[in-house]
Amino acid sequence: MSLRFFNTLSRKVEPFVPRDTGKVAMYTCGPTVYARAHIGNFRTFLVSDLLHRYLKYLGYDVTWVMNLTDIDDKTIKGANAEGISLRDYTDKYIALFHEDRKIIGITDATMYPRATEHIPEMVKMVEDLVSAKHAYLVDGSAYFKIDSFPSYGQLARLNMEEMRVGERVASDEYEKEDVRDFALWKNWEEVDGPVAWDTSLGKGRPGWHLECSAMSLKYLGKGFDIHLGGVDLIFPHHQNEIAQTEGVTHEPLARYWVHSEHLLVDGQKMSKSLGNFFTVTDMLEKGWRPREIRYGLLSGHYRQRTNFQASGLDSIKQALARFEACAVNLEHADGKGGLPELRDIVARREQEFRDAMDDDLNYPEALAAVFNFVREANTLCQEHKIGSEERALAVATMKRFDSVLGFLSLDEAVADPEAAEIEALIEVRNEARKSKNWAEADRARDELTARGIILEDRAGKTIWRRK
RNA sequence: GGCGCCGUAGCCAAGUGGUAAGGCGGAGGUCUGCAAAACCUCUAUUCAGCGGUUCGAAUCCGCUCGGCGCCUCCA
Repeated sequence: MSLRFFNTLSRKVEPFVPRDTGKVAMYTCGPTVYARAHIGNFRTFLVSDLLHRYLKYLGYDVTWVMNLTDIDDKTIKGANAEGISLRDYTDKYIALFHEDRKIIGITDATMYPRATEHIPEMVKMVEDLVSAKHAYLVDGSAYFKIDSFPSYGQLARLNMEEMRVGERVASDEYEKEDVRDFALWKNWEEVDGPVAWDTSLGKGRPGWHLECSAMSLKYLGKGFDIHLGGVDLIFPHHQNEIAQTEGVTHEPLARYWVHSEHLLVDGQKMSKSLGNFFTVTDMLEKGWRPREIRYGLLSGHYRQRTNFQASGLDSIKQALARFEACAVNLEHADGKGGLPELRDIVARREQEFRDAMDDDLNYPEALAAVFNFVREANTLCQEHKIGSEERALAVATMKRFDSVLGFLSLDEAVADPEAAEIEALIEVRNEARKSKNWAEADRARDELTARGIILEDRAGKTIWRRK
């Protein structure tokens, strides 16, 4: 089987066939940079990261674009409240976004275009939409005319005729021909302060949806492969993107739409009032290590609401410790002759891994294959069948798995400030053990245990780790 | 009102027509000075409940109960 995933357009799992053989062009709706992104946002970006990593694993040449929304109501409000320029304000949050995403191992996208750097492209698109009679200008603002686009509502499976129209329509949009029409360009208002662009459309700023249409078209072209985002963006954001782009190109914006479900924290939607609203930094402060955050955020299938439990840390630590133990076991293995057996195991488990990922990115099942591989590799170590050749194969296999999983390589080998002290105590204990002075040996162990250090006596060597 | 999702062991979580993956936890065992880790065995006759379709259902259909999402700017 080959790669296939659930396409929101068809609501079916479809085989993935790229536009250009061997190449994939994908676009992810990135963060609005008015505040530090929370772990729910990152869960969505992590899904894109997982797909990006897996496509690379499969050998595709991937172009991944993630936009940065640096112009909208919230960024304007924030910048004006602080009395600094929109640029300075958003620069700050863009830096924090990159800092956080690197911590949890989200790979670099090919580019991170900013909305404010694509105003001419957006203006051009509005002009084209106006000439195509898909848009109209009123009082310095431009609106997309929904009636002009018959398939509007299709992505979200909304029947526009029966849609409730009412109290949620903002009062400042009374000039629209139809309340359902959406803004492409917004006329400057007092509250915008210094934030405005003087263009052929007048003084104002772009509507939210327009940037993604303009930038995805510019960098990925017509009918690119995969567009990703959170489920909440299906309507109206992605629907509007489709209307804007296709109104100009008359071709599908993207051929596959992949949407990730929301993250719940302790069974509930994240919200500041419930006190379950966390950023990556918050998690680090609560004692989570980067790899633990990544593992926790990816604990379920991407189309399933995933419950992130603050109390799940111990369970996650234990699971990750299995991988570490396997690495240590392989490192200290001193046997031989297991190559044929190991080759079978590698082939079988890697096939399972691929089959699972191919099947709509079934990450939990792929992870199960990796856990099974770990158990079998451990068994071979125990049976003294692992020598240098076998070790090389097993380690290379784990690295290949981790090129997709991405948590094993996170935060490894950070020098422990107390390492010298700890190792001195271990030396004391080992001296005592040599002379069979068990009381003294246990005293050293107890002291280390009290400091949160776990010892493991291996053949000829004692290794340690923090709990 | 419209569209749609979910309910699997103590916990997390796959599986969506062929007889319940994986992780954590728990019980017993091997190994070990003691441990730890690893490994082995066991830990859901059963998939919210009740009916139905089928040779066969956690998987399909209906109803009920219980959670939840979207319906104009929230990942």
